[in-house]
Amino acid sequence: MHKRREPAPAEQYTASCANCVLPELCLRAGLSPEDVKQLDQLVYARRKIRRGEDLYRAGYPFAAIYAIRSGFFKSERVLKDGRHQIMGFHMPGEMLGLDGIGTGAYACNAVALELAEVCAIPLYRVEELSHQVRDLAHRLHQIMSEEIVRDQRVMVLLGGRGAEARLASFLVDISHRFSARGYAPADFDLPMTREEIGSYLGLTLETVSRMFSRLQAENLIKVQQRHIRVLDSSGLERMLETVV
Amino acid sequence: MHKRREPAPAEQYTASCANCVLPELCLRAGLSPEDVKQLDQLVYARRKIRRGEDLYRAGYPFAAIYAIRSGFFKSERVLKDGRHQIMGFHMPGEMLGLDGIGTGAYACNAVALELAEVCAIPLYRVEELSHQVRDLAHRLHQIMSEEIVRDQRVMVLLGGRGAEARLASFLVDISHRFSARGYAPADFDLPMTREEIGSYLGLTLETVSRMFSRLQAENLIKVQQRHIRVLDSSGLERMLETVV
DNA sequence: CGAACACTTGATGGTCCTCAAGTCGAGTGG
DNA sequence: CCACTCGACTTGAGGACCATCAAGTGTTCG
Repeated sequence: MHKRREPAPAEQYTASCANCVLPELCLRAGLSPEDVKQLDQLVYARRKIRRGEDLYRAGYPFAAIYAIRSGFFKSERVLKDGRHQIMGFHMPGEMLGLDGIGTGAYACNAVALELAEVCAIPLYRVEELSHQVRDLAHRLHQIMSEEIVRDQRVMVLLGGRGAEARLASFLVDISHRFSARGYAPADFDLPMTREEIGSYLGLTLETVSRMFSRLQAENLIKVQQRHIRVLDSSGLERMLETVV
Repeated sequence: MHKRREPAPAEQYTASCANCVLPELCLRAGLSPEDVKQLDQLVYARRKIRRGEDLYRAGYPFAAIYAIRSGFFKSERVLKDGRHQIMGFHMPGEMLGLDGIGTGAYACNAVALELAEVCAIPLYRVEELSHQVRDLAHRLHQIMSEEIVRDQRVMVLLGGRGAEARLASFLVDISHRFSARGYAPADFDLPMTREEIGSYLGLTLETVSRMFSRLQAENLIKVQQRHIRVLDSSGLERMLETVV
């Protein structure tokens, strides 16, 4: 049975990857139990971020990658005219900061959408530990590759699809990722505003709102402000069959 | 002085990374000369791909990453309805196949736009050689991170900008990448069709054509079919100041 | 209770897609 | 050498979709 997601989980954590409450995600996935024990060497620090605060900002020198222990993040680019555009929403178990490795400076702001906690992992430690833990290097490559594929999927959405399909795709994506984390996939609260969703999907907040209403009128979802109930998940997924 | 780009270079290559004709790109960039000598161990095979043929297809099991020695590629996703959407264009010195690491299967088709040649590099060899060549792992991480940042830049374009700015951004990007490879940045032939540009930019081929005409009318470029002359590069770049 | 904020809904207009009719250039065969 | 063809490209007309502007509702929290 799925539990409803708690917005700001007050879990007491054990400072160890082996005992991490998260399911098989993060750097740990696919590693042997002995290897997992070594992972604790990686974590330089754990850090709490309050709602609205940032973990890092675009242009800050790259210092570490971060594994999200709890809470949602958004990553947003700052355009030259001062506006922001959201590049992604990030859940517990996912990594932040990969965009900073190439240039040595982060490309995005990473902002907590609710009280959150992260594990800071200096990249050089991962690269060093990779000498001992054979599968670790590969696991990091997988994570980065998945990020590339995820971004490409967004590019497909933004490039070709109408507003309704974009929102449907967004909801299906959120639902799947909740599901993978043991949360209810069909009954959840969105941690972001309509404006943020619109920024992510290349739409205005008004259009997002209208599309929520339309999906509701089609009996695919039930909307009450930020609370979403998915009534017909296969119907939703049918909306994005042309999207892969 | 810049040389004009030859569409299908008939270079004789020395089968060695140390003697590679490409400038500081690919896995080599930033490595010491001794380390570069070791890179040859990585290259499993060199392969020629003719125009229109594919290096790999979406769904093929992940076998290797590829460094482009010569020729242009496009990478395209196949949508469920059979249409294709182009995720990127790729030049000599860039890597292909990074999207296959995460899932173990390539996510795109990689198709040569002209006669091309690649170096096939099994990922496990990179991961093994990383134990001896300290900086190699980091260099791969940089490359993957740069790919993420590049994709994000496209997302910004697709999400927020009008057709004219998208095309201007495309041209500036191509121009910069030519420049980095020693080719003329303001006088070149595009190796792709209007339709392919449109697929990449989220536009129809008609709109791409219209925007070429408009940029020409504004005296920013000169268009003759696929041959482009950049008349006012700073004017072009001014069009995307709101884009970062 | 009022203020601030997030959200919804309506009216209007601009941008880009669609459909359609050309033009241009390269390659082929008579 | 010229006609023919085919694919790539250009240009025009009309319409769909979404952005913009605007007004109003709902919720939260001091």
